[in-house]
Amino acid sequence: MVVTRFAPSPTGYLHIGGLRTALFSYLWAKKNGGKFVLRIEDTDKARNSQEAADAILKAFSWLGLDHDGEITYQSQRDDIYAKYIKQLLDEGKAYKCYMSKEELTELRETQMANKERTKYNGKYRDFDGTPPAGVEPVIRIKAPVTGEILVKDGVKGDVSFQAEDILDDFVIARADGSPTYNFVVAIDDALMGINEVIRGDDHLSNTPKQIVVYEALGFELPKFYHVPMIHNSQGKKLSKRDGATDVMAYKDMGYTPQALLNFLVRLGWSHGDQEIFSMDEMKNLFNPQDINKSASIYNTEKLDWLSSHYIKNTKNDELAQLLTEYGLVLTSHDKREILLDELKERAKTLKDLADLTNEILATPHSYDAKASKKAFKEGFSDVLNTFASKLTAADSEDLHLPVDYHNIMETVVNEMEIGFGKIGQPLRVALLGKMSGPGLDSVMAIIGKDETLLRIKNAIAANS
RNA sequence: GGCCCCGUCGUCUAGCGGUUAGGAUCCAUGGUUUUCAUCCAUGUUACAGGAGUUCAAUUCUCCUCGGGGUCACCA
Repeated sequence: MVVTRFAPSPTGYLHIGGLRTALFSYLWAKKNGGKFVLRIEDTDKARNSQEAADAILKAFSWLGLDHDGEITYQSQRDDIYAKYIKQLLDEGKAYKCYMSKEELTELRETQMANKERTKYNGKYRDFDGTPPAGVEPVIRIKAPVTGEILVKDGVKGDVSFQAEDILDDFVIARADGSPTYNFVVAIDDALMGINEVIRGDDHLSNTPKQIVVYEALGFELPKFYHVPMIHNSQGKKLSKRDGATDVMAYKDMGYTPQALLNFLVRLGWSHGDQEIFSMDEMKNLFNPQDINKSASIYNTEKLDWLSSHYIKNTKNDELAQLLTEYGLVLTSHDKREILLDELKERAKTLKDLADLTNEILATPHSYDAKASKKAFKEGFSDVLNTFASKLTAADSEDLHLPVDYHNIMETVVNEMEIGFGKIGQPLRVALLGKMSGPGLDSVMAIIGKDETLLRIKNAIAANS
């Protein structure tokens, strides 16, 4: 069974890049009928917080990416890590190192001065003398000194490292006894049964160290997939400083999970020419083998397109439901259908849709200067008055649909022998305060006879 | 700097030795629309460079250049 994981450290909100690797892991597990588990890497007490962990979980819940089983918290596994540290010590695969921080710094400085690679010199690797007093030792693992470490990566192919280039006896437990990252990751992944690790390729160079741990402990290696980074417009790794990288900010901006997920799944992954993927399609078609090797630049143009696509293709009932999150409660059924049919074609986001709706519903209290100059020309009030009187005369029972209002407009046009623009322009500005906007017949059907009459009256009064 | 990864339109990408190098987005133009948006149509734009291998390289190899990542008692 395929078991994948997402393992964030709770130092802040869920990041767009993290979400993408999480999505990939989730999809790959689902595609294989496997499990997608969550592990919170909260060992850095100074930087971690419960709020951050909650924020991450909240984002997952908004997106509908549900994890399997209980969430693992690294902070609760100290005894497990201690056990393996002891095991390695007992087996002679790790040792206590009494080098002080000062001595280590000094070592590094001379190495740098000599233009050598900075690495631990193995001073205590085979030490059996009397340890220096007053130094709490760290635990170092005995890493291979020579030879090849091969990472068989599902995205990058075989990546070969030479031990002498990159390895030294790295620290697995600090002086205070706490274990370090590369050590616990390997243990957790192994113990949690993770057999397919999908993560950012910034971890590729950590992988040899983790392999050292796997091998020292006799664990079976998982399959690795290192996903290329998402870059900002400057071509650098996308970071929190780049703005709008908080996943929940996309909810506030009015994007749906569907649009965001569809957008992210296509960043670094593709399936032929297909652009639109339902969640089911993603689950059926995703394969980490098809992930690109190169980094991609974060650019939300396509997200906007996807978002408007999904809004246009979402049923009104569902849209109305979604809209309540943006403070818009649409009750009257027939008006709601007309309104949503009319406006969903022109909204990029749910927030747009809410704004557009509020705009139509509000009586204009001013008129765009350019628009009124163009629309409220000589004789405009005659046209509007004629329209208003016919509207007044009409039975409210006969005024429900856009076409009902359209017919009256047409009557006016025919009787007065004018072009459609002669009534359309002033009416538009009277109703909406500006030159652009949705179809007038729809607007009138939505706001109703009385409000239409009121807006016409206001416009004439203000512009005569 | 060492090590590692990457390099097709502005952007997301297809391509897996022979293609007029395809799609999407963006942009522009035209059509539809009383307006705007939608929608439809059309168009501009790409294989980083250089050597090889081959009858044939975007595709395979090497070099150069460019970009990125990583080098902790952070994760």
